[in-house]
Amino acid sequence: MKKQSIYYIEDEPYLGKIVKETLEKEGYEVVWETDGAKVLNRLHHWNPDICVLDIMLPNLDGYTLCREIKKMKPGLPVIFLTAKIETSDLVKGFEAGGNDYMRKPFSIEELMVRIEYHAKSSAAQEEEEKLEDEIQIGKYRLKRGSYELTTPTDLIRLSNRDMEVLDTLARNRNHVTERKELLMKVWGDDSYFNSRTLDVYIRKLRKHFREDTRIEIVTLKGKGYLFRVPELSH
Amino acid sequence: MKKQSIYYIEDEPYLGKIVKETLEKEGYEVVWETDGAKVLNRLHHWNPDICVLDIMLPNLDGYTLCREIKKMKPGLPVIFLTAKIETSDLVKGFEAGGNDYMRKPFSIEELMVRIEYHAKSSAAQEEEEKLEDEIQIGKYRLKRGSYELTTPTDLIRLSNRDMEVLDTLARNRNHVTERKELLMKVWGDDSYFNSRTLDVYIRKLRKHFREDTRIEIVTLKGKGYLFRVPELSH
DNA sequence: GCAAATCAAGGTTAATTAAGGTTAATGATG
DNA sequence: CATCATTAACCTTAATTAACCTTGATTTGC
Repeated sequence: MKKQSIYYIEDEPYLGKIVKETLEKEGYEVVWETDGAKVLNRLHHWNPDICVLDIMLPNLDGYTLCREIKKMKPGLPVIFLTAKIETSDLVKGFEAGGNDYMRKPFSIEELMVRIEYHAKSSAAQEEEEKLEDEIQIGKYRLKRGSYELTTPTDLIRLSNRDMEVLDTLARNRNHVTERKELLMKVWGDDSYFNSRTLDVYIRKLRKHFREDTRIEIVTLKGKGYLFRVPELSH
Repeated sequence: MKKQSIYYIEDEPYLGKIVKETLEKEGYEVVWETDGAKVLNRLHHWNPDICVLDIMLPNLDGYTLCREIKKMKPGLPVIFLTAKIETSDLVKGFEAGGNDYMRKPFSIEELMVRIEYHAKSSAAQEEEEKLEDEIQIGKYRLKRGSYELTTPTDLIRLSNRDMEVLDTLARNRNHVTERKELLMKVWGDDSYFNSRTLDVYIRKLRKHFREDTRIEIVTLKGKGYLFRVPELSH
C-alpha cells in the first residue's frame, strides 16, 4: 500500500527538519510548510492524507487555521502539536475541529502511529463511499452487494466464496492476480497453497463465463490468473 | 445537554476510585468495573457513551476485550489507558479498534477533553444514521418501539429476540451482516457459534416475510446473512 | 541439441465435512 | 399455563478434501 502523504505545518526550523526527515525515512511523503498563510492555498490543489499542525504559528494561530481547513476539507484529519500544557488549549483544539492533540516534546513513533490511525480511518470512510457496487464484465454484470451475476437473460447467485474469488479477480481485471494474493484475500492464509479448493472455484467461475467467449480466466502457471475482459467502451 | 456516561474499566483500586470520583464530580455518569470478564455482559443491557479501558487487566488483556466490544458495538468509542510506554502497544491498541490512547500517569483534565471529543463525534455519527423508530421494508412496516411488524392486512408481534435479530439485519439491509456480529449484538457472546438458536430466529423471520417475494434473507455460508429488500422509492 | 523421462502446478470430478436449516421437544419466566 | 428462548435430533447444501488426470517446464541421457 502507498504510504500516507502528510502536510506538516511547523515554523521551528530545527524541529521541522528533523520531523520531516524522519517521516520521509519511514516512507511518508511529507510537505513541510513554515508559513501558515500558504496552507489554504496549497490545499487547493493538493489532497494530503493528513495534516500535522503546530499551534504556535507566527502570524495566524493554529486554531483559526484548522477551522479554515475543515471548512474546505471536512474529512481531512488534523493532528495538533503544541508546547502548551493547558487543558483549555486542548479544548480549543478539539473545538476547532482537530482530531488529535500531541504535546511537545513528543515521540515521533507515537506521532506516526497516530497518523496511521487517523489517515486510515478517514481513508476507510472514503473507501466505503467510493467502491462502486456494480461493474460490467463483458455482457455480464456483477452486483457485489447482492452477490449476483447477471446476463441479459440469466441471474446467477454467487455463494460467499464465489463472490470473494470473483471480486478479487475483477478488481485486477486485465492484470495478473497472483495465486497467493487470492489465497490471502479469500482465505486469509496461504497455507491452502497445496489444497485444490481455489481451483474448484476457478472452475465454477469459468463455467459461468462460458457464454461470453471474450471473457476468460487464463492460468499463468507458477504465478496466478489473468482475468481477461473486454475493456468497456463507455 | 445530558452529561456523558462512561464505562471505566480499571483494576487498580486507588486510581479507579480517584478517577471515578473526579469524573462524577464533573457531572459524568461513571460505572467503574474492576473485572474485565463482566464487561461484555454489562454492555449488553447498557449503552454508555464511551469506554475507558485499562490495558493491564488481571485475567484477559485489554486488546482482546476491545475487539470483543467493537464486535458488539462498533460505534462505541474506546480510550485505552496504560502504564506501558512502548510504541508497539500503541499500535496494538489501534489495531484492536481503539480510538485513543493515554499513558499513565495522565492528567484527568486531558482525559475529560478526549472523552468529550470522542463521545461527541460518535454521537454525531449516530445522529446521522437517524434512528427512526419506524421503517418500511417492502410492503411491511417495522415499528421498533412497539415490537410490531405490519402488512396492509396483518400485524405480527415480535418477541424480544425476533426484534433484535431483525433490527440488526434491517440496519444493514442490502449489505452483509456477519453471523458473528449478530451473535455479538443479540447474545453478547459468540460462543453460541455452534448452537442452532440464531437459525431458529432466522427461520421465523423468513416465514414472516414470505408474503413479499422481493424480500429475502440470503445465507452466505461462512460469512453471515444478506437481508435483501427492495430499495424504497422515497 | 533433442527427445524421453520427470516433476510440479494446476484441472476435474466425486466424496466428505462442516455450516446452516428444519421441526419438535424441552426449559425458563412471568 | 402460556409465551418466548433454547436445545436436540435430524436434514440440506456450500465448502473443502481426496483421488486421479493434464499440462507445461525442467532435467537427464544420449
